[in-house]
Amino acid sequence: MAKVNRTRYAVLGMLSFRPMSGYEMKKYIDNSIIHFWQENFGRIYPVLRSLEREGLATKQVDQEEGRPVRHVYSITEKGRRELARWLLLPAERPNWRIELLLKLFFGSQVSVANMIRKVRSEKAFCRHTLETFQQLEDHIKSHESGTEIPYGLITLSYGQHYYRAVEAWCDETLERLRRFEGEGEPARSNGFGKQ
Amino acid sequence: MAKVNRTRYAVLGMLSFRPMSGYEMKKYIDNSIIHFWQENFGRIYPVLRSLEREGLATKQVDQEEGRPVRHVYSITEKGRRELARWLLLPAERPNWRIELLLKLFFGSQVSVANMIRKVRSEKAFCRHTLETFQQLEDHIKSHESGTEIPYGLITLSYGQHYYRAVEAWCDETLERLRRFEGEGEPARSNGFGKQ
DNA sequence: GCGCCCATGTAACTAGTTACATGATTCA
DNA sequence: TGAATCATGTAACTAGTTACATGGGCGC
Repeated sequence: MAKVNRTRYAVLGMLSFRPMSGYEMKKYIDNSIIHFWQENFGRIYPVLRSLEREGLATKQVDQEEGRPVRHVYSITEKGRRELARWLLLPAERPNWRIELLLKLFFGSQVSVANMIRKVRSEKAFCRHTLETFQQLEDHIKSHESGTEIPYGLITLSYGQHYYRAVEAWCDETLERLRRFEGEGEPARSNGFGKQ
Repeated sequence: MAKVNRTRYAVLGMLSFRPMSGYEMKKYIDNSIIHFWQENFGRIYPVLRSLEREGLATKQVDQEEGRPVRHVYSITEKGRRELARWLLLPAERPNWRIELLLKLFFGSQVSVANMIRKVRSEKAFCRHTLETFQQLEDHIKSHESGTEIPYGLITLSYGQHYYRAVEAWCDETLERLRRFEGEGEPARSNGFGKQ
């Protein structure tokens, strides 16, 4: 199965909302979808160029008095069709690589206190993230019209469900680990038998 | 910040349980941590070699009558120290790239029926995954001794919390989307104002 | 004879990150 | 004067995936 360049579609999607420059787009992304999608300049700029080359976007150079030159890109009809085509394809599921869980899985190699510390730190991160989500929610709600489909709230809600679940898991895990607190000697089994 | 080669530690961690070959390790991984960590042969074999070169593992060639040759690797004391050193470092948080959410975020470019289909499919996937998790849970519980720290159950529980949360989010989202069912004309706003 | 499982590996590729280079303006 | 922000870009790198190559044994 041919791998698709997803940055391409992330960028195209952003342009479907309104024309913007690469720099603006990075900020837009960091304020909206950052909790499930990241992009960096090293990819945004080359992708914008290639979209232009392929006729999926057009570029206007915007020189304002005493400001750096901005390259503002707009999506074309062809670009919109290409975006829609991709949207209809089934979404590929990500391959998770969750380092915290990998470390926990091998946790018996070190003392339980170390693992407790990691889970506590994860819980703090969840709490912090949920707070910023609350602000994002307020922001979106103050901007939405009520007649549109609230896709921004929908994707945000995923994050809220996710971090609430991780927080609950942290509590459960801390409870479990505390029963073994103080045990010094690392064991070497894990509940999985011969594979 | 220097990037660490995480496959290296995944492999080292697996060897910390018992000596095994690359082929066995792949199966072990696919039966235990696959829901949060994947590895493929293209990385396992080269890493095993480099671990041996660096003295973190040793290799024995195992030739059984009428069977293919197996290269069985064992972790060394140096390897165990290197694993422990890594375990104590803070876990790096993954950069999520969840394509389903990216497509939903741009959902207003196509009809709502398409997005409903995607969310339904996600829900089915959650249900299916939770069922296989149940089997895994039974398997682990039948193998664990009760005196060890249940790290296998702990990492599994993360997955269970996660997929239950996503399932709930699917229900909530379907509810939301159904209110807009039948609306044909794609809109072009998303609840995010000027950034 | 065919397909599947065992078993080890390499090569080619795509994706993604980070560091660097440049230079102007604004604000403390 | 120095830091932060605006703004665009490239080069070098690491990570990760997929396809391919090889070959024996086993069951249908």
